[in-house]
Amino acid sequence: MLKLSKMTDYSIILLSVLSKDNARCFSASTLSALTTIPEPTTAKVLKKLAAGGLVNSVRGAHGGYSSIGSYDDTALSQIIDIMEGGISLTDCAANDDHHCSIKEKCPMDGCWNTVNKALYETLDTIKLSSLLSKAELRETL
Amino acid sequence: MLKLSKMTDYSIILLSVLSKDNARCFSASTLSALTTIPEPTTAKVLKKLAAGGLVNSVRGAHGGYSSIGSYDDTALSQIIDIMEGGISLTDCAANDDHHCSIKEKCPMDGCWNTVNKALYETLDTIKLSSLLSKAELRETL
DNA sequence: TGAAACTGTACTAGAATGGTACTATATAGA
DNA sequence: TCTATATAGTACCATTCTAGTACAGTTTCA
Repeated sequence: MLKLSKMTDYSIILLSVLSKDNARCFSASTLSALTTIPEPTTAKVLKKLAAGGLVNSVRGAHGGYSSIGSYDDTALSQIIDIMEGGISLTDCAANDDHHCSIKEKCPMDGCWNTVNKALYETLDTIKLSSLLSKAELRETL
Repeated sequence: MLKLSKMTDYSIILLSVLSKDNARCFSASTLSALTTIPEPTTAKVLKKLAAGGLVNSVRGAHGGYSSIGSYDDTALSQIIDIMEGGISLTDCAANDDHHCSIKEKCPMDGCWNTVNKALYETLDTIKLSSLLSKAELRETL
């Protein structure tokens, strides 16, 4: 089953909460309570998002995480890059120096990159803001 | 890392060998030798492909697996369906009766299906035959 | 200076994947 | 009809990956 990790799923949910109250600074424990995602896991996801530049982090007392403002330019592919380290349908496509046991006989050598690229292009067109607005629309129903 | 299972990778390689000699019937052990994919694994992949209708199988002495002819209409999405049971970026999107622990609070409920669909459409446009022809082109270089 | 909150590293339990083994069944040919 | 060959199906194990946890360190504010 081609699927994302739960961490990526969580990250979208957290970004959704943050973007709803743009100015506010949320602590990891507050976000955990709001989303019911386990607290240590919440912290872990937020750390990655902060490292990737998708949220602001403020240390110290009264610190926390806050939205970076607008997510109009943030594509789903970017989030996947940050949370999972990218898309790579096969090990071959992941890294050139990877030594595949059947490399000599493999007819696909290199061809997976084409498919990879197509998937990236699709995920590039899906912006985080459009997902979030759909989510909000659903809530007002 | 968003990636396919090795089984799916293997299946493309095996289909590539089969399609190169359309009429011939290969035993699983022959295909294993040709591709250097471990024999039990080769057999496992071929069984799935046969169940999915992507290869013909003949039991008994002088039996084996053979190409179904043309793969012009076989999309990558179809192979992923057969080998991995489909694409589903999150558990929520996988099955409606799945009980998510944060369902009540989840802002994305249902929205992943949109993304799923977009990926399917991309993978629908990539035909197996086009991948195979690229592979052959590469070999003649 | 102490409390609050993020940062970083390391560890554990459980699930999934890849690979293996064995038995049952079907077919061709002698 | 018997035997060799080959797929079909099921069950199993080892390794790897993921999610979740724990804890020590650092930063900031009051």
